[in-house]
Amino acid sequence: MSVSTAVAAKPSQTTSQMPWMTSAFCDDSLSGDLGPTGSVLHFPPDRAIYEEGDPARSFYKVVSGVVRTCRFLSDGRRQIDSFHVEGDVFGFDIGGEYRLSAEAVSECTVIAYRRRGLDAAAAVDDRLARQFFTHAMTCLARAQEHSLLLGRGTAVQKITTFLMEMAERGACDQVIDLPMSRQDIADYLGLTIETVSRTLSHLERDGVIGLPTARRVVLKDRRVLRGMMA
Amino acid sequence: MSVSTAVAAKPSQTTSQMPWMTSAFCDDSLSGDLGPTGSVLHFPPDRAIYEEGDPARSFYKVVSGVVRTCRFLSDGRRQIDSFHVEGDVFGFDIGGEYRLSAEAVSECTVIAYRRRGLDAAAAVDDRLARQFFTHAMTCLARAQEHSLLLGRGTAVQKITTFLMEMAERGACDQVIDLPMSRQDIADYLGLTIETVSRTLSHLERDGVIGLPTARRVVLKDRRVLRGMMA
DNA sequence: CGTCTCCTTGAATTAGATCAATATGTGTGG
DNA sequence: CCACACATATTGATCTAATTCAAGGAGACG
Repeated sequence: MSVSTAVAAKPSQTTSQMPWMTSAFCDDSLSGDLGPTGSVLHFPPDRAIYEEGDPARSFYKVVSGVVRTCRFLSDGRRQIDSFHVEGDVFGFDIGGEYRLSAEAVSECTVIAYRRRGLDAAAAVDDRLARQFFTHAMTCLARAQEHSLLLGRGTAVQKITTFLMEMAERGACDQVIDLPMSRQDIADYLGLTIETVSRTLSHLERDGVIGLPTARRVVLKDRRVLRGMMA
Repeated sequence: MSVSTAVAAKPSQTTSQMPWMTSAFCDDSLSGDLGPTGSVLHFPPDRAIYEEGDPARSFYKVVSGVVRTCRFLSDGRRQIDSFHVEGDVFGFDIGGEYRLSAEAVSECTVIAYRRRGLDAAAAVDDRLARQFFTHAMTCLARAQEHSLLLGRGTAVQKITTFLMEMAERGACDQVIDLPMSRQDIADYLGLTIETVSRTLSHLERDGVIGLPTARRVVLKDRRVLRGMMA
């Protein structure tokens, strides 16, 4: 199995630590299966990659930076479905159009793979179809986990769970450098920006975390933190 | 394509009205693909069909009645992921064990299909693999929709959206006979039983719905109701 | 050094939860 | 048919977690 340098997964990130990075997408086999390597695109922070309702002509893999996928309520309020980091695939909708919007959280680079129809691609390669299936099931598992948190979690449970999620993705176990704003976190957890800020301050006062800067979180007591999750 | 009488979809339910009943599972092709028709099982209300963590040896199709799939928080609180009605497939987890519990909401009959490993079955039949994929993507779309509601919806938005969902499933457009209790609705929407009851009463006082009995809802003004959704 | 954006903190408000009581069935046995 | 127990649902009275409203801080950047 060849791995191109451009889209290789970070070696430090193991599959076991990152359940959303399943075998299907840890290599660049899709680029081989779907034709030549897709086009490399670059986006500045907050730039839309695609919007809900757009014709779904491509799907994407994050090379660097972070992408958010989200939906909007009629009153303009936002629900972030998930954050996508290096190696993650997004925009993988069936049907003619995207059901969520995708936006760059930070400066980021992605590869766009044209999909003339995933059905057609999957039809000629059943191994590919199985990879798609595995990917979909993994996303589903995460979405169900998220629903439990949104429906029944308190602010503290939401924040601690979020921090532990982010810690699993990061290079270091202790220090998390958050790529997203408080507003992003709020919209991911179904909270307000003030509640996010207050809850983080509260956890810091309790000595469970440290906040050297707004975007940097130090997990001081993972055991206590885990006990607060759910 | 043959359709057995035992598991045929209700003719009145169209695919467009029921996006979770996609082509993949509206017929009994799975039974043919996975061996003889699975065993027919019967469950009384509130009986567990399987529990979170059990080895996932089968998946199921609802023949009659309603099934709920749910998870529990450590404090015992419950989040219902979805309700499954006639024709719906559930228990379709990859990995060794179920990630959610399944319980009978009402008296219900299901067919259990043994799965020695869906991967293996899908490997020998790519059409089957594509059906699995489509099913997974449909579940995912619904889960994401539900997240938006749980994360950002008010009690009124949650209840009205729920009622419209149920109306789409039912035989009649105007009258809904709810198969589930107030507690089930509360756990599906991330509310308490009291808030569910109060919100329904409130909608009745406003003349938007009628409540001839606790379990029967009459949609009096679908236009207003739709405007309240989100 | 000012301006801008993002973040934090405080005070007041409120939507929904919790606590507590009453009502509405619903089935059972007399 | 009624009386009773038991489930489930409604309604009312409080309470509280989180939101909203309103100031300030803290960096970043020209």
